[in-house]
Amino acid sequence: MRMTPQRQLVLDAVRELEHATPEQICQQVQRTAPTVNITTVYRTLELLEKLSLVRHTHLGHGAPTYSVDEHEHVHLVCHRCGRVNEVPCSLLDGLSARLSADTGFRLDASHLALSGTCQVCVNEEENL
Amino acid sequence: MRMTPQRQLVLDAVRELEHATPEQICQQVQRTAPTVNITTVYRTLELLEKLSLVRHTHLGHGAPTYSVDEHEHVHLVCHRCGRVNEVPCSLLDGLSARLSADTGFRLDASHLALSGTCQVCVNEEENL
DNA sequence: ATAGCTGCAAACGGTTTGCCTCACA
DNA sequence: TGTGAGGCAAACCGTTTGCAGCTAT
Repeated sequence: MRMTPQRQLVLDAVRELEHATPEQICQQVQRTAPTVNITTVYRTLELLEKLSLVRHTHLGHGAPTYSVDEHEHVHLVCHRCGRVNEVPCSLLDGLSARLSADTGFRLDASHLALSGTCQVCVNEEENL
Repeated sequence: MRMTPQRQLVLDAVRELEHATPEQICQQVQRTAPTVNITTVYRTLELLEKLSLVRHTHLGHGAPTYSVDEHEHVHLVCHRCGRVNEVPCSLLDGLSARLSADTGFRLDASHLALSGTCQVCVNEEENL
């Protein structure tokens, strides 16, 4: 494996943007290297993921978002407004232990999105 | 709104199949009404969802899966083999309360997929 | 010389749109 | 007779593939 300029730029972009889609990452990379193709971005993300340098999360519909691997937290996705909040993974410790004991399922807390309604939307709904 | 034959068939298919993609639902419908178009399936699913008769869940990559609304449980998606296990929503009660208290986020337990590694895959990994 | 990385274009899967036709209140 | 439901084809977005050219060993 060679750390080519393109790959470095993709990794930098993931680091800077946090939760960015391949499309957004590509745009960011193209600000310094306009000829970089989105195909390269996809291939690089796949590679970086195999190397455990980045990870991706499906936040519901649309494209997945990529983050650097150290970026560990749980995503709370509001299905009403689309906002994404983050909370520490430790909130899942109890559930994780429970699942493991009951079903043997090993929860991956950082690669995770929980859906529901965020506080803002809950308030808005109550004011109707 | 009119409960047309097509719409009834789509609803029946969702009920029978559980966790089916629009594509699968379409195939099921076409077994009794071969001319029904996938466009109609999409439009009907959207409609049924607005009426809270069905709901959809994103189980990771690929197409979402649809279930009838009463079908309430948490999906455990194994990111190694793709298997989907189900556990009762009550397992999330603690987390739900915690999230609500800490952040005001109202968790929708039934519209939810948790990712991780299933017991089978955990065992396989340990036997390497 | 060779392996492997890149760009481009084309194919792909899943979904949405526009439009025209049809059925039904 | 007018509103809305369905079918079809085309557009669409996100992603993957095949291939040809280039680059660094």
